[in-house]
Amino acid sequence: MYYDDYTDRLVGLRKSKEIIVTDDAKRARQQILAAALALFAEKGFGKTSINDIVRASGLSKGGVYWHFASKDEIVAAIFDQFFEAQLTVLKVILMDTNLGATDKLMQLIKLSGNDLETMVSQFPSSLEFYALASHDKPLRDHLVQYFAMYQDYIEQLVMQGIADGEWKKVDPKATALTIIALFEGALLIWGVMPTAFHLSDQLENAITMLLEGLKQPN
Amino acid sequence: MYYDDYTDRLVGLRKSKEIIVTDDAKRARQQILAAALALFAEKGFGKTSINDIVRASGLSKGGVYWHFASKDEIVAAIFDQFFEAQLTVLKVILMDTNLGATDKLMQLIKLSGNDLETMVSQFPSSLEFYALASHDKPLRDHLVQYFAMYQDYIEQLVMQGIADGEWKKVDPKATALTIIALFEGALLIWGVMPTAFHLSDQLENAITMLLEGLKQPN
Amino acid sequence: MYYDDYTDRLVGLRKSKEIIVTDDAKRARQQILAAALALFAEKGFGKTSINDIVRASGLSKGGVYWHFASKDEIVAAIFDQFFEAQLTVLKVILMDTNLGATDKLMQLIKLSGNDLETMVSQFPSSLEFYALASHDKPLRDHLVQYFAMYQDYIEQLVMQGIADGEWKKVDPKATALTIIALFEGALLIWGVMPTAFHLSDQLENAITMLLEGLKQPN
Amino acid sequence: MYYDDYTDRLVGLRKSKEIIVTDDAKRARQQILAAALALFAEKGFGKTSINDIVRASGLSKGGVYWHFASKDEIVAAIFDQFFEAQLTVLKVILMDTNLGATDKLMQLIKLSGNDLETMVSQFPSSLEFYALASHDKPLRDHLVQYFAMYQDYIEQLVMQGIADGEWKKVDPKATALTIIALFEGALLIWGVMPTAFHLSDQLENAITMLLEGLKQPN
DNA sequence: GATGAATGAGTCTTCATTCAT
DNA sequence: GATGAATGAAGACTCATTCAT
Repeated sequence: MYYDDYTDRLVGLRKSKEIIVTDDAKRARQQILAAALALFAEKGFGKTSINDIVRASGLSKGGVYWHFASKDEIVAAIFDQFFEAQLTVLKVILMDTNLGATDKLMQLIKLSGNDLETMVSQFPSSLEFYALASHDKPLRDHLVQYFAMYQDYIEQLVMQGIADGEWKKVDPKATALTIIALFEGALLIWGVMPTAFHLSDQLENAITMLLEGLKQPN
Repeated sequence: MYYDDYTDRLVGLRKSKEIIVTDDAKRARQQILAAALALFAEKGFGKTSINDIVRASGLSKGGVYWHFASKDEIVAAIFDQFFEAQLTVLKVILMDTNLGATDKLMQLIKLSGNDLETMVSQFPSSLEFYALASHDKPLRDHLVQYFAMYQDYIEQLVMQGIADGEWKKVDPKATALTIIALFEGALLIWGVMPTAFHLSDQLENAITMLLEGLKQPN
Repeated sequence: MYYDDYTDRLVGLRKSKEIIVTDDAKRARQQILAAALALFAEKGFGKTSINDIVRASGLSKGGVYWHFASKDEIVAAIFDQFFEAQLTVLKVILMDTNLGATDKLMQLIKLSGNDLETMVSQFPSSLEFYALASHDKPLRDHLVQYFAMYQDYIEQLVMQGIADGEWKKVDPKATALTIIALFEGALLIWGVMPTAFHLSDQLENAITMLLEGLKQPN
Repeated sequence: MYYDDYTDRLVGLRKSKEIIVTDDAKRARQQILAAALALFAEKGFGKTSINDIVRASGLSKGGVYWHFASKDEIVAAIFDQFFEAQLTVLKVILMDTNLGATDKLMQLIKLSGNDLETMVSQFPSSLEFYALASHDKPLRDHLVQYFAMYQDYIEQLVMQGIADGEWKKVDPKATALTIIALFEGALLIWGVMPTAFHLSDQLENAITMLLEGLKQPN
């Protein structure tokens, strides 16, 4: 069963038996997740019922429950997908590019500014996930794992900046956290009041200041 | 409907008579809000039922509904209180102190680090509020107002820093946003993984870096 | 207490002690009943809450309960008033007039047609009372008493018609019922679809037909 | 919402697939309606809770709500059924019979007198429906439609009576209303005080009088 | 693999009534 | 006489989940 497969993958146990997942099944799963993602973004997790998802997915109630054992499992799947997608993007810019540290940072800003529409629609979901995670151990664990990898990537960026002589010899861990905080904080505020300022301009301004310093030279 | 009664009382329209909100009434309201705040922090808004609040408040169900027309109204009241309290703290430090801009910033950090326990318990609620606000116009409006005042305070801080010759001649608005983003982002990450780092140390590090700059001087 | 007085009056027991009902009290009672009557007519008995009545009466909740022991007692009082008023009207026309039977009938029609607006607004209440009475013994008893008196008046009218040689020697009881049925039935239909026909025209037509007969003379 | 599901099914829109309302579904619906009808007749609409209906229907709460979106929808369904049944009976006698107009009228009386027990039990419901309809536009519209068809049938009866030379050349519309008023009025009074007289005897007497006239020939 | 009818615990809310002041 | 805060049983409705087919 796909269900077992999925659980196993998460827990990282599956080893022994091959599971055959048909393309139809994958497609159905994806349909459900897509429907749920859109609904969560639109109405929030709490106000999206399984019935809503059923209706939007085009499947029947039993069908949805065939692919996912519970509503929580759908949420978990969505957020896996959500964060994995983000990590992939990060990875491409940070690891697969031959830019200097500063340029990579600037690249990240442009990227954040790029798919604004996608971000606008998805940001509430991530807020919701943070909120959920603060009350739910399994979700929190997922999130912590994700942040750890996020931090790891940025830490490597900082180390590259130092190694290249571009940046000062700062504490890579703490600096990574600072950079992440700046990005997440900007997103948070902008998520709440998207019309109050222009996201990528603000981010560029912020990162520039972080690089140059705010204090008067003397 | 009690709602009308209640609204009337609040708005003070109820015929010609003076509306006196007795101390008893205030105390009952406060009891309910305190109970709700604790429960929201513990289990989240979605998993806290009116019955939970009723039980914890010591009143009866009807009693709770005498003071609040709905669960949503309780949420709204709590978040008003929540943010107003934060603004008050900000104001004390930023406006009522004779410190330089940099010192004020540092003061804010210590403050953030101070009542850690209170913050730990309340932070999930603010996450939740952000999430809620992203799907609910009235709440979002409240939040936007709050952020506007927040930004205003910090903007004045920046202008003071510039006027005093302490800081470079940066754009006060954008810089205020950057500082807020740094604080909120740090809180956000720390709210999700409180054991991963020490909040006020990290904030101090971050602010220091913002002030000094990350780039190598030449 | 007025309450006892009222109960006693209904049950017809009060004899021994004089009860002093102040004018203020009477006025308050009347205010409450007027408010309730209007609300019942507008929204129906089931959807009118004591709170509605309290608000509309201008008194406090405790005040309303000072004058009436329960919502049911308010209903009972209103319907007493309602039917007593109707009986009074009937009595004036049927007993205190020097007209022939046929003319009296015609007079009744005109009367029905007169205060149309009052009737329009009150008719739903009497429908509701019929409905209520069919499930509630005490109310039904009141209603039966009222109908008995109604029937009595009309019976006397029929007997007058026969005695005067105006009408055939029919069974007065059955004929009274027939006349009442005609009136009540017309009101019922008209109450449901007030715009479909003109009430007093229709009643005149109906009574004329009842008098003349529908059959072809041979 | 189940409501949407249900509506979809009723309207037959649910994607492309044919909507088949199975016999099982019909049976369940009928069970619910039967249970509700009995309860409404016994205790009235206002005092019958959904829980009562659930209990009496043998289904679970969710089951009842699967078939009906709300209590109001159950009421509406019952009254549709109720009035449609009455119209069918009328139609059989008035249209599908080869009797003269007078005989058809007499037939109606006998019919009214026949299923007395059923009527006794159902009459309160129709009273309640009238009361409800006077405060509720959709219900009123249903009722008006029903009355229109009722009136139409009786009008045709009157026209037949006239065409056959049995009855005088009266206004068919007004006369139809008069006949209906007589029937409904008799039912109304009898519904309130069923023991006070014998319904079909009284109706026979009333119709006879309507046919013969009450006035002395000269 | 899929369907959709059915389940039942749980939700928020209402409201007639009481009672200390 | 009158107030209005408080009570708590009862109400309509929701919704994640199950299961026979």
